[in-house]
Amino acid sequence: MPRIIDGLDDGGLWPADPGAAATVQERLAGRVRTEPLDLGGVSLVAGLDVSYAPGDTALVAAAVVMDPATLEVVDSAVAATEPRFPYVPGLFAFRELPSLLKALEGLGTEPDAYVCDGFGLAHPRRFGLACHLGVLLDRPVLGAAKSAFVGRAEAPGPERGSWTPLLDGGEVVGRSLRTRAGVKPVFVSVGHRVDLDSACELLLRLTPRYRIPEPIRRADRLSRDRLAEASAAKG
DNA sequence: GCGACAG
DNA sequence: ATCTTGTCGC
Repeated sequence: MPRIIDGLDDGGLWPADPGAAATVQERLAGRVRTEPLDLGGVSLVAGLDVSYAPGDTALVAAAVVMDPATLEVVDSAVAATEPRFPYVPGLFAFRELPSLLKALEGLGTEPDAYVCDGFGLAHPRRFGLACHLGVLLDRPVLGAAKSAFVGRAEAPGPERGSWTPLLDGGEVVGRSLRTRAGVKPVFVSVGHRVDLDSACELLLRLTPRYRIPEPIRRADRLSRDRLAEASAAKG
């Protein structure tokens, strides 16, 4: 259901080489908007993730749509493809976005916001996966990463909900957020049409029990299961 | 030059 | 990301 907005064509997702990919990011970075998101208007949230087969021989991208109030799954879709871009730190979107967009095409619903497994503005060119997806769809997107990439953050307080700024070159590019007491924090950053306060508030709503936000956990499980089924079918 | 480096 | 057993703890 969601689609790339008019004027962006293929979203610059098929660069000839890493140098061209970085140029695409620099060109599109100016389109990112940071603004408050009215959580009252968010009734459908999509979580995205990708699983890979050993040797990069196959991948499955998954999108799981949930009601943030009940955390009930209302829709989901997958896309089984092959990697067409290597994993290069800083160019993550060129590896995952084509397949994720294909999965989104299979949804029967229109999510109000998206949660990516990775970074947004906390990126060398301030244009991580969450920004790229947000700009292509022109929808609210936030990034939630499990480990650091750029910048540094002090350890947040031990209780759920406490956070510290993620700083890169004196610039606030995200937050280190404790989603659960006693576990390692998650790194939150703005992708598009959301600000850090809204992003953290939404993320905490989506993370009632485990460290990882529920939509991403579900997408991770779905993509992993589908990948296993596919490889089992082949032998 | 060397190490670090989202998934 | 993926390869991998048992094990400590709620």
